[in-house]
Amino acid sequence: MTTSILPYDDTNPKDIERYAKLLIGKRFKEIGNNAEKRGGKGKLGQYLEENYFNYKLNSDSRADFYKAGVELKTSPIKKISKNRIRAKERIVLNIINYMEIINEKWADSSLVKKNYLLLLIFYLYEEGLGDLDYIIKIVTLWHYDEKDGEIIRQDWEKIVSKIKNGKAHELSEGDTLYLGACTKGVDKSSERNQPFSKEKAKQRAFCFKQNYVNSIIERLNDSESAIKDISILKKKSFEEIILERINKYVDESISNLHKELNISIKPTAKNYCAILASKMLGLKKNKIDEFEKAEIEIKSIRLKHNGNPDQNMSFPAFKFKEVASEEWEDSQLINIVEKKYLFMVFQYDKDKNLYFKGGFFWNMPHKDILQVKMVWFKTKKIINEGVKIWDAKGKTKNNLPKKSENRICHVRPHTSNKENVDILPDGRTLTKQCFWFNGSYLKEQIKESQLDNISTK
DNA sequence: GCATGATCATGC
DNA sequence: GCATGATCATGC
Repeated sequence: MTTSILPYDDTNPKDIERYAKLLIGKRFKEIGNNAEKRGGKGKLGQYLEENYFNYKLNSDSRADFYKAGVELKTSPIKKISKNRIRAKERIVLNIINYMEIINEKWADSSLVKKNYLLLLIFYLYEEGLGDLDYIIKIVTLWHYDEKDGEIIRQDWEKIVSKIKNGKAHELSEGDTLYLGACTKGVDKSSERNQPFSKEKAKQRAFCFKQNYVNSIIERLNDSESAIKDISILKKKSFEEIILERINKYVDESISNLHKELNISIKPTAKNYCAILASKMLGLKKNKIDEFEKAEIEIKSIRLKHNGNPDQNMSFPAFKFKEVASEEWEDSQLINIVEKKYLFMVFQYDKDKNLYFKGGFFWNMPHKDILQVKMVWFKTKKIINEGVKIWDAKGKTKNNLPKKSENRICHVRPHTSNKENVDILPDGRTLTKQCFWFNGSYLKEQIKESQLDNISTK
């Protein structure tokens, strides 16, 4: 018996989930402190149990976290395009014991007992990587809803009645809808006796079929379509429809909007703007399906009461070595400037109250992209020739392109603190940097948009 | 009041 | 514990 105290409450499903969610974004090999790192097919769940959850393995009929009734399932997903993922495999539940299952009732069956509440951990499968290099992407507690539960129950009954009819050897995954009986173990030795026939039957396990797993993943995805009725798309463009709905809220204070739209999230949250837009569109979920597909990014611009942007606009930090060696056509920056945006504009009044001033779709004009390319090229040249770095009054100065050098964009630090550095090609380090859109450039773009209610006083 | 270096807050 | 959207702080 181990006496060590677990870093989570193993009697409480929510706390197990909380602890498990800390895994998101990590590779298996970065998890735990066990010197002996081993993976292997089908072993990643075990790996987490030993290295992260610190409980003893069991293959008995109890759930993994039996005190909380939670069963751990670790399963791969794969990318099928930039923003779409799919299940790579079915999720295998418990082995079907042909001899015993015929005496079970659904409600207290071994299937329900062990798999009532699952802790699903999905990792991203990537070809060419070792098992321990995969990154964990989705962690959630999950239980089938009532309707699915009925179909799963019917599937279970179907499988059991086939066994009762002496046809365990004829079981097939195609017999059922969501819950399948998949083969488990490949060789002859895995064949088993069945109660009502002399015929040996392949060992099988209950599983959630791959497409059912897909539907689980889809439902975890919190995006919702903004346009439910296709017919309006025949009269107006997608952008017009969206703006019409959003711009109903122009000139409302954000405190009013919060009340009206029932928003409790803090304006400092990263996804604040996206949630605000979703709510304005009347959606229940937090992401807009069409925006995801079209890779439209929502960004906020806050204006001071004189109409000037409060800040420049930041983008993800770049890696010096990447900029140094990449070509413009496949650079990170070209993806930023060729993307479509929905800019949500806010303005402070003189009493520092924030008002919504409207949204507009935007993508960078071609002539401006050419200018950005020049800034990128200069950045690349400086990095390759060796960035000049010096200290002035405790601040780290450098000679990367400054705001004053270009109308559109510049390079500036972007990280949590200045110790957070990236390696330059010559081996020195410098605070992580990113490309920024100049506030003055954003002001120009707002001027050219349809927004005509911005105070300039 | 802007330019620029630095940092916060939150999510994953 | 870092990435990232957003914001702060200071000197000129």
